[in-house]
Amino acid sequence: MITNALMLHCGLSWRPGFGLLFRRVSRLWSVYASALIGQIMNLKTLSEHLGLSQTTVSRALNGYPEVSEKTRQRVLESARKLNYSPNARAKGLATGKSMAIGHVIARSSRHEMVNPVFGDYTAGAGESYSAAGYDMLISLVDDDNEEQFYRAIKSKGNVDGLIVHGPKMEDTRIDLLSSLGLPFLSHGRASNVTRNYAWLDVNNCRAFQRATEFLLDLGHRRIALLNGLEFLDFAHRRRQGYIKALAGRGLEPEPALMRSDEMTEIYGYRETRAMLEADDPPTAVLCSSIISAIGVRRALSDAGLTMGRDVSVITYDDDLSYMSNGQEVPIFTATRSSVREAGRLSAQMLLDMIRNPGLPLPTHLMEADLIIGQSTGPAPNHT
Amino acid sequence: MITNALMLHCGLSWRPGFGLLFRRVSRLWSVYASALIGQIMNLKTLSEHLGLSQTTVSRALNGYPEVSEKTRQRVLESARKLNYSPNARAKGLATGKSMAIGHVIARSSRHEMVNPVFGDYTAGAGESYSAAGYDMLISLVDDDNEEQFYRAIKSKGNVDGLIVHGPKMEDTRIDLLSSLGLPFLSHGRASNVTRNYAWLDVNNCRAFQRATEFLLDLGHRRIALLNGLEFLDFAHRRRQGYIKALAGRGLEPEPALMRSDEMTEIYGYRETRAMLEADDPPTAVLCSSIISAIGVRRALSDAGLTMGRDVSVITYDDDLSYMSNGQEVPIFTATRSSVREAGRLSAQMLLDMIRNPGLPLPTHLMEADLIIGQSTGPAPNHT
DNA sequence: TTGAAAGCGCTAACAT
DNA sequence: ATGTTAGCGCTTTCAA
Repeated sequence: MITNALMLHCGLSWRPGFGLLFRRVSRLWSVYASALIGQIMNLKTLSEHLGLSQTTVSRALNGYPEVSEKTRQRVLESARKLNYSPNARAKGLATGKSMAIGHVIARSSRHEMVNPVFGDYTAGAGESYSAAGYDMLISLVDDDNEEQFYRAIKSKGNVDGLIVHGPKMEDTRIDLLSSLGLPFLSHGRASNVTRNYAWLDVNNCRAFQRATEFLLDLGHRRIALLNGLEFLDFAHRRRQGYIKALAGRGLEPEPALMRSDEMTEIYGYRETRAMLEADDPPTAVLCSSIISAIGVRRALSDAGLTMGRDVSVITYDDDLSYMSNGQEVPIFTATRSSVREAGRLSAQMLLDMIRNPGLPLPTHLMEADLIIGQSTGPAPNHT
Repeated sequence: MITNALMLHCGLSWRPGFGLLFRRVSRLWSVYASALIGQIMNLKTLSEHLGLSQTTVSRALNGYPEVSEKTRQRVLESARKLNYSPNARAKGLATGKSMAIGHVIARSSRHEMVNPVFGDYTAGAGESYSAAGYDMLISLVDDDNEEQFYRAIKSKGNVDGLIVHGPKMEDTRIDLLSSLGLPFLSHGRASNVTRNYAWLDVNNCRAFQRATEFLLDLGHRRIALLNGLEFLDFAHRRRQGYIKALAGRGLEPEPALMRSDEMTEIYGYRETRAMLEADDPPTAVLCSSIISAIGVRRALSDAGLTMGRDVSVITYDDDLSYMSNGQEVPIFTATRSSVREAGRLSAQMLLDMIRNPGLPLPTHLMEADLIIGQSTGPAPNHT
């Protein structure tokens, strides 16, 4: 019966000149509607309940100036009372915005998500988004059909912008996304990409240079570098910093001491063992990831070596919260709070880009914190 | 000019009887369209390009049977070649589905995201989603207006279902979501909720019972429990397990040894110091969180105590990858891979619910792994 | 086997 | 200050 009343109204409203009748029916209808909390609450229902047009209600709700204050209050109160909130898909379809930002994680580099740092970054970004009324959409992608995925995300249109994680030295995504016209910000830079793009990065080069210099100052001369895959930009920059520090003391980097692979635990273990068993083993290890560092520690332990006395270890991509224990394990680190801040800031930058499409693309370089503990000791005498 | 042609076609297509002309214009148009890769690719453009109706194209794309195989192939090939993928908002508006699942994180329990376990859970869930063509939408919510948020998420309609994280003993969200008719699965149970709901949980009670029994077997009698906030269901269950184990040996739980608060590092530090300074300090600590465990270790270190010799520590919510170091710190844990499996499974269960709304609500209880290392030693003699 | 047309819930240009 | 109307891009009856 209620349905009938509704249909009737719809039928009439298409024709002009029935304003009065329309009002009458509406009022009648509103009697039913009051008993209808929990019913489908959309703009139509709400406007019928109020005896106003959808347009006016929409305007009142979206803060347009041409609505009388009295009407606006009435509308706002009703909306609140009836728990109305606009259907995001319909709104998006009408406005062309989706009020969501996508974070794309490549599937092969699945460890990215498992990386403890990811949670903190995400938390930071989430804060910015929720403050601005945006949602955060996370997708895992198999990286063999990445290009297709980005094209799809553009035409699917369920995000207004994208954060790109883990850029490679020459990352094709940057050109692709630029040409697609989908606003994006890269978390990390891509050294071999010349075009302009928005990014936020940690100064990986400086970080590893300082860490290496610190070890050199302690007297270490054989410093191993356990790096990530060096086609990934951050890993490349870390090696640059390492080499730069050595060069500053007139030292040549030794290939046998530089390893590069996916940063798993077993990788850290395997490479450390191999280096320890070789002639002239390293007295210090500079490790690019907390995960691999666990392997490093296992290997040292297996070899009967004590960290900070026999071999110094500095780990990056790590944090006091995870590493510090009773022994005050030493750290060189992007702290959890700074990672969260990076997330917050990236999101903010991207939202700004979306809101002011005209402005030059923002970039930001963060310095990494340096925290040193007891496991980084002077080079042992036998060296 | 192209625009004109397009408008013309639109104008004509509203009237019947112009089929022939329509075809002609379409063919003409398709010549332009071939030069138009990169143009707005929507169903309309695509169908015009093919000289077919939107209906037929849609049917071909969505696998409806009443399309000729020849047509279907032509459509599919064109769609692929022109990088067409349907607009998610429009599709959603038309179908009433959004092909996205929401994960809601309460803001006050922000540490949930920062919890290293969160990343693994999310990674697992993400795998299930991407395999099924779903997106994952993460929102941070201030928990003072949570109810309003859930109502909004329902009528905004940008997710087809929800994963609820960190349920409380009596969690109002479960009743709310049930009554809203929004499919959801709770990661964890809510002991005081009697209605049926879908959940996946780790057997927290058994886990802590076993850990406590393990310490009791080593001769410990004064075992501290550093628990989370006990209105959170998992924390409550952990205490149950702890008490059950003590009761099994005829021991009364001692209030001074049972602490409960938000699981921060400083909390672990503060409470451990306090207990160590009291008369008759604990010889073992059972800690509910990796984060607080760091504080525990600091406190032990400050007091000049050695873990595994003077005081044993067992940490839950933790993992080999994070905790194990050169010293082989001991662990009692839901391992990272099992957490990821929990995420994968939860997501799968929720998707199944959505696809088969008729079936009884699924539930699943996982057992926690038990891994013990050297830092859990026998009770010292001075006890 | 194909097409026309209505409708999903909203916004915005255009009346009045 | 308020209302009418035409889309946004898709699915889905209904008709042919």
